Amino acid sequence: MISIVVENYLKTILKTEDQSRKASTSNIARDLSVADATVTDMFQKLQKAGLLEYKPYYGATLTKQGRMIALKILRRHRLIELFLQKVLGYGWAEVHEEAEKLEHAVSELFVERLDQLLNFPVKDPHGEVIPDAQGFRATLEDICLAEAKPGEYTLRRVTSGDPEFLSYLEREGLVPSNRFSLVEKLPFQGPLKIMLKSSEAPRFIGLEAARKVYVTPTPPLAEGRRKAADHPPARGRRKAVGRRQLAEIERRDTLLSTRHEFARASQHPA
Amino acid sequence: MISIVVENYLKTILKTEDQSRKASTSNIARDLSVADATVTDMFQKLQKAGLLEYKPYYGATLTKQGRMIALKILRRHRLIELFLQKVLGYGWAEVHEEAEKLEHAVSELFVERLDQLLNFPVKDPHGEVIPDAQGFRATLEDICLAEAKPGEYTLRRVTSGDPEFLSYLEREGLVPSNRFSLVEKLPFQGPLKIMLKSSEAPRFIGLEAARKVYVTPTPPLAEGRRKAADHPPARGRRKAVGRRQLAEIERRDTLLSTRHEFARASQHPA
DNA sequence: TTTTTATATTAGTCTTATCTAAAAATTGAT
DNA sequence: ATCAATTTTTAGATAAGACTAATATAAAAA
Repeated sequence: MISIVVENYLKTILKTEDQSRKASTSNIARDLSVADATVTDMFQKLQKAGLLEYKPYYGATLTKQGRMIALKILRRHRLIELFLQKVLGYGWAEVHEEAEKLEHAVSELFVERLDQLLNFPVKDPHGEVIPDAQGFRATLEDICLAEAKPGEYTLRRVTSGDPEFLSYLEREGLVPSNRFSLVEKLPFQGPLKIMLKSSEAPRFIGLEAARKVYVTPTPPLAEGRRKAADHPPARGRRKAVGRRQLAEIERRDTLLSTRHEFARASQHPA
Repeated sequence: MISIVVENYLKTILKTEDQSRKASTSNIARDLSVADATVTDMFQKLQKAGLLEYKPYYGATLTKQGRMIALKILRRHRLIELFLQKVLGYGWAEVHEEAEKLEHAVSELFVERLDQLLNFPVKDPHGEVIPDAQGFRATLEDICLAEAKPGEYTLRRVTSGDPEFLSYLEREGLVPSNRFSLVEKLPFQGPLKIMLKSSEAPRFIGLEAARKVYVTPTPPLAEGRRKAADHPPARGRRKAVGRRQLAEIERRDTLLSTRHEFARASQHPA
């Protein structure tokens, strides 16, 4: 049986690989808030168990088996987060912590029932993709706000579970699906000046915060469609689109900004 | 922090007290499937922690503090069971196992949100009372089927989480709220002959099974109301009651068969 | 190439929860 | 009151995870 502790190691290694950081003992130790020696020990055990390959100074790589387990935890985590928000009315900032515990306690059946209840969702409340039951993940094509040029954007994803930070973003109106324009990036690692679609006052976001925020240009310049810039929407002229319609557009945009791809697990012979 | 293991000890002791069995090391060891020596050890630790009083050969008694914790777990367990059944569509027999794990993983907030979502329910899918957030419990006035005299009964509660057993009962139509008549008890510890309201064929239920089933006479002879036997319902004469109405009657009956009372915790100075 | 620095490992403890086997204590029966 | 049966406790181990302190190794810099 795989313990909660092992599940957390695997999950953390997967996340580290996703960020193309090295899954070294020291990195993982920092992420899990344990001593380096503890990770060395665990890496040796996990290698013996066939869940990862480990080369000192190079880092750990999940095996097919280890990756599958990690993806399952990730799926659980994200479905649970969405459930907490949609069904139990949790706030954006509250879902992560609770999911951290629940992800180790729920059965396969539970997860699949959640999936059904939530109507097979694609993303969690932070905009992260939910792996499917086979471990496949859609690939996001969003870009990091810290690297974006001035222009119009839709917020897609926030890579943090920290309640403080998330509450802050929420107060600033920076939640997934919200639109804003990036007016300019102030020099010398300065903050970003942004303008929400819904408000007049400009806001300033620190570079560190911007590193955790991912966006797509608005409207998305999807292949095979003419650039929307050539046909600016006749705003205020005809009747504004209804809520339902807006939701549908939003959904379509979201889907268009992703591309389905096999999870690495299936290409990675153990 | 209280570990999952400790939570399980406290819960098991509470259940044992409820059944007025002695919470001896050996009894608890059997219930938890651990060695006697393990329980001795744990009892000593829990006593030191102020969660129970323990006298060898006499048994353990929960302190106010220990009881409060146990009642919280019980509340979680039962709310989770109901949630699994009502919201995630789990079967009667499946809810217990999943709840056993989840009860140790959910936060206070989660539990209170469930309570709200389920509209502050009184009983779980097995007919067991759900303690309120303060640990108060309604007291059931049902009787054990194994001790019942021939007559008309409504099934109220089943004291088992065993999926096999519950599936069996379900197949026999013995689920909470169902009505049946106990025709006779066969001699020499023989089975009980019962007749479901909804079917012609008699069924035979072993005495062991009957010990886990609790019932109230149908219709309930609540104080301050005339016995319903004096006024047999004019069945088939006027229009049958609708579903909604039936549900309401059922609900009222259920409530009438209970009486609110302080949980022992509040009378028990540590 | 040698030194410095960063990273990783080993060795020895600790805690929690468990076990088995043997010893001790209590209850109940004769 | 004494013995047998039951119940409980002690003692000594084990396994999982984690720690600290000391050591070793690889990478980077001089």
